[in-house]
Amino acid sequence: MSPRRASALRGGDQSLRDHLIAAAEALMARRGTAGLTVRDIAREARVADGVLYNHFADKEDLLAQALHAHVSSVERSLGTPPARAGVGEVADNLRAYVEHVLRLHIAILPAFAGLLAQPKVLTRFAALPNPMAAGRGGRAHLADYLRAERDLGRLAPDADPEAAATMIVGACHETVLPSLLRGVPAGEIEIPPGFADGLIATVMRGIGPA
Amino acid sequence: MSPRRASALRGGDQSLRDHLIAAAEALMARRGTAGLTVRDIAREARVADGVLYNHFADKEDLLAQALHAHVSSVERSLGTPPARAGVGEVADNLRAYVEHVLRLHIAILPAFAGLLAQPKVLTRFAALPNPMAAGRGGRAHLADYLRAERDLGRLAPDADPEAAATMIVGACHETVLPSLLRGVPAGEIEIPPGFADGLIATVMRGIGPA
Amino acid sequence: MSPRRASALRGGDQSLRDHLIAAAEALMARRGTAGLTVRDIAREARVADGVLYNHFADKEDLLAQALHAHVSSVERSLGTPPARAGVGEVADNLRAYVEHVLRLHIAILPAFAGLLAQPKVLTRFAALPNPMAAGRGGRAHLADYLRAERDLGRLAPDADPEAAATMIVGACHETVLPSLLRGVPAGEIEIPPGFADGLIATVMRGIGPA
Amino acid sequence: MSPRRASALRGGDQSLRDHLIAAAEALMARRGTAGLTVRDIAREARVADGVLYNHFADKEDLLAQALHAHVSSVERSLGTPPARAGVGEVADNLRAYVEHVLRLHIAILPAFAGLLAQPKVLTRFAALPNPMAAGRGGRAHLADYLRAERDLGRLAPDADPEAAATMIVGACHETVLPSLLRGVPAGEIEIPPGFADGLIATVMRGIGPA
DNA sequence: AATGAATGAGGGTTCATTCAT
DNA sequence: GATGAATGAACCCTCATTCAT
Repeated sequence: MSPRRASALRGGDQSLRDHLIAAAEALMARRGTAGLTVRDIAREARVADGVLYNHFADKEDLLAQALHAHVSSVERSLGTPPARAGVGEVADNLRAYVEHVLRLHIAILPAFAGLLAQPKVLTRFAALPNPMAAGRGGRAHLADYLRAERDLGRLAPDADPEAAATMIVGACHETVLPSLLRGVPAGEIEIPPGFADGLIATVMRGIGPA
Repeated sequence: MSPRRASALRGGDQSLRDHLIAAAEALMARRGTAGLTVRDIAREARVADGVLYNHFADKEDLLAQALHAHVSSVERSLGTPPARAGVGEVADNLRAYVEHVLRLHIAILPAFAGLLAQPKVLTRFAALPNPMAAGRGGRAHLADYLRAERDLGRLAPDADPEAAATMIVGACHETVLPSLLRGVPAGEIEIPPGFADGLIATVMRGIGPA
Repeated sequence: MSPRRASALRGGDQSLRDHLIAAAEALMARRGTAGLTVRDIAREARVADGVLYNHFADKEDLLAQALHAHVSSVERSLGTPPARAGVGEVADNLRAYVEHVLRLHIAILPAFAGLLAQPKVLTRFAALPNPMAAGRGGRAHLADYLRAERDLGRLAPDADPEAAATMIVGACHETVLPSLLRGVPAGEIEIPPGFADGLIATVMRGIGPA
Repeated sequence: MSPRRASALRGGDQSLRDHLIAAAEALMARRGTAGLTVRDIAREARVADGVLYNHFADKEDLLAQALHAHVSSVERSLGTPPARAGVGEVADNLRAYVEHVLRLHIAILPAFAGLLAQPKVLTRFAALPNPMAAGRGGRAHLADYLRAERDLGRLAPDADPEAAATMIVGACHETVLPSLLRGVPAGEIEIPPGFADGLIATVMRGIGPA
């Protein structure tokens, strides 16, 4: 009565659709998105070439879903950044935030990178519900937090939350992007020691003369 | 009898090699690097399909050279950032710097973006002599400037030039990258008004409480 | 426990086999046979993709049956040509015959046309019991009628019934076929006004000098 | 200076374009047009798979050209029908005409038949210059001839040239089409003996009572 | 050295057929 | 028997690269 299941699914309770997304995501994480073929994905999923088209409109559709799944999974594994205004030290909160964003970028940017040459995938991804990070990288979220701290009097009254958030998130980008642009594989990106501390000290105190 | 020259070069004094690089560069600037074929390049250069292989190892080699030429040409057209330590106001110098880097990123990142899916090109590009900007985007240069100003006493004695440079350049990235990730065409990227001012105010004063 | 019936049949008393044939026939009549897939047929029949293979050897088998059903159904709807020798005027009988054959061809040829690229289907169709019209289009029947009228003295004693029948039926073909060969959709084929009259006048009187 | 020639062309002076058309035409004549793949054609031409697309927009374009070439070649090999009004006996002229059309149909219809399922090919074929026969099979030409003979007084003054031409050409169709519809291979179609004579006698004298 | 047609591996996609449920 | 997802061969087409001219 029920139709047959893919042999690759034997024993699991996953849908083949999810299985395919997972396979594509795994390839994305392992080898990047460059030169990924539908045959690669089918092989990774240990499944016939054609199945893909039973569950997705086309390759780009699958890739967009896989990207979405990848982002979601990374976000889930990192948890939400702690930022609760008024709780703990502002500097500590920011340090936690920076480390969160760094990990996020390291995990996510390489996957995006390979897709910049495929605008269709990006467009479809953007159309998916709640593609949270999507490069906005939580900048808005951070700005909100800073604004709240400022209103609590824990930051300078003339602090510019948008500018500060842009700088902080941008600095995190700046740590990942140059490696990507030099062709460094995703796994080998390193953060200079003391990066977060220098960043936070600078953003708190400024560099202008006393 | 000197060997024949490509008809497209008649009257010029450019080598065919440079001519090809220029053609690829023009295409890169005009349409991005996404779906660029060797035929496109040959056609743009008004030259036979095969010549390419008389002057370059392969397509990726040519693209790396073209990318290098593109970066150099943009840098040349923008001029070097004015940053001479001790001259003028620091804030004004930084503003000029920020606007320089913004223009640089807007001009250069789209070309890089399409090549993130082709690590070979990036690797070869990185191996080329002095691929200055390459995403390091003059961060080192800016850090040098800031260090000099600090040593002149025009910045706080405990200012962290590396961190500040990372934040400034990163903030510039942050203005271009999200658009690319959302598939916005290169020409339509916009800078929020007041961006540079907010940035510099924040980096100078910091956001910490007085 | 009797075996389960397809849900699409609930309440009907048709066998699933006949139901499938009917569905294929409907598609053939509506869209022609050109790009017909088994999925299309199953969907039209509101039935699972695979059932087909419980009742037919393969797709071609089903199509042959559907073609047969289509021909039979058209013949049934048109009724038998009136031709009863000795009754009414010969010319009137012929006119009725011509109009009959024309309608037959218009209804049937498009279905055949799409199948000319699938000899297997045609072969199986030819093997089915009494595929009456099949392009012979009742020529034999018409010849019989003419022969009978001749023997009754209502046609010239040296009239050639076979040749006349071939010409009449062929003229009807000639009215449909060129449109098909030019890619005109089945529904848009038109008969030139006065076609039947000119045809019959010519076949009765001949064109030779008196 | 000149680019390389296909190895399959060694020694000949044909263009590869013509070579491909000839190969497609040969396959069309030998196996019909059903299930013809681009690989089949390339193989028949002893040429790489991709060349086709250096000379034709796509497969359908090539098939349309091949069909056109086939028709032209058949017409050339048959010569033009003699039909000169006022010369020789009308009946003899008609007999020559009938035999011409018969040969034409036998040679051409099978090729068309397999393409009825590919309207695009037919449409492109129709757009080619002077697709003379194209199913119109010279009916208009014949009608012109008959009209001229009538005006010379060698046919009945009330003869209907259009109707007569339709009947004659249609009768020729009628001799080929049923075989095709029964799946008879192109080479095995036979003409009943005495076919042309019966046809012409009937069309000249008519079958009505004296 | 330049030409540009020829090459052919490999890409995304379709669809008749199978088979575990 | 019926289901309908899974299968995989085969299709059309692209394009980096080669090479006779």
